[in-house]
Amino acid sequence: MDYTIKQVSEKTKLKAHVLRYYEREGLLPFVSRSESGIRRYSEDDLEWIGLICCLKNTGMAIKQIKKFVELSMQGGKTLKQRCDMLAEHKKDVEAQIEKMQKHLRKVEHKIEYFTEQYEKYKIDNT
Amino acid sequence: MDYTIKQVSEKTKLKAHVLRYYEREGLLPFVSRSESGIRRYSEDDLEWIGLICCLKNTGMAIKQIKKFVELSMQGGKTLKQRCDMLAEHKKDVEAQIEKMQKHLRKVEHKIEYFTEQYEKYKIDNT
DNA sequence: TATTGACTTAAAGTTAACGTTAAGGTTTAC
DNA sequence: GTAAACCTTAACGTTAACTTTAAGTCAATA
Repeated sequence: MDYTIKQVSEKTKLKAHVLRYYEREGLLPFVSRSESGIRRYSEDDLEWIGLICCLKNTGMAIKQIKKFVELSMQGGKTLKQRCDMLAEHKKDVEAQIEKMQKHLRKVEHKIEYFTEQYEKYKIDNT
Repeated sequence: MDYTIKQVSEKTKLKAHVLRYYEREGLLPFVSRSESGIRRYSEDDLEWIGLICCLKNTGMAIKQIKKFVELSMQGGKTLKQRCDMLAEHKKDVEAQIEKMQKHLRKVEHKIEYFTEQYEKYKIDNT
């Protein structure tokens, strides 16, 4: 049960040209082809794409993801290295979330302040 | 007590050329100049830059920030509009954080899985 | 059989947000 | 008073991550 690029595009919300671009960039070296050269994505490939999207959406650069994929292709001997990479990334994501939350509080304060000001403004202008 | 571009650069961690770039893009229309045309940043300006960085670091595009600044320059009559803009942005930031947290859990699961695999691998290869 | 539509590659274009360079004016420290 | 350390504008360059275009192959459908 393989999928065409279009089906994968629909499942992953990644445009077909983006899937090809990722492949060119070395993010999807495992995707196989039919006799006529057409891409055939397996269930496993979809799992992989899921992880790649997760890493990308948390700010990992494509080059870094490529490194991770390359390590994975080398089998068990790189498990420790991959673990370390993900642990590093985890820290990074946690830091991002904290920063975001801090910024969020600032935005919330501003909203409160502007709301107050707006109430005053309405009274002064009636 | 005004600041030079360099001092502001140090305080805000924004390079001087970035401050000039932001000004060109309409993010800092309030910054005044000395007689000889040198930028003089007030304490208030620093406050403003703080908010701008907050919005930028939470993913608001420079064009959007410019809109917000322009509204602010028009005074009290735009308070409601600004409130609405920030409320929209707040939602956006909250969504970003949630997404990040979801992705973080996936990364954590992968780390757990790889750690297990690594333990097995070590046993098989001794 | 012809045309529609999905697939292919290579390569050039786009966008946001800077970053760098050139060419020159001004202020401050010794 | 002069050299270093600032400042200015204008314009071109860079990077990441796509996006589009051009030119063509292949398979199924009317």
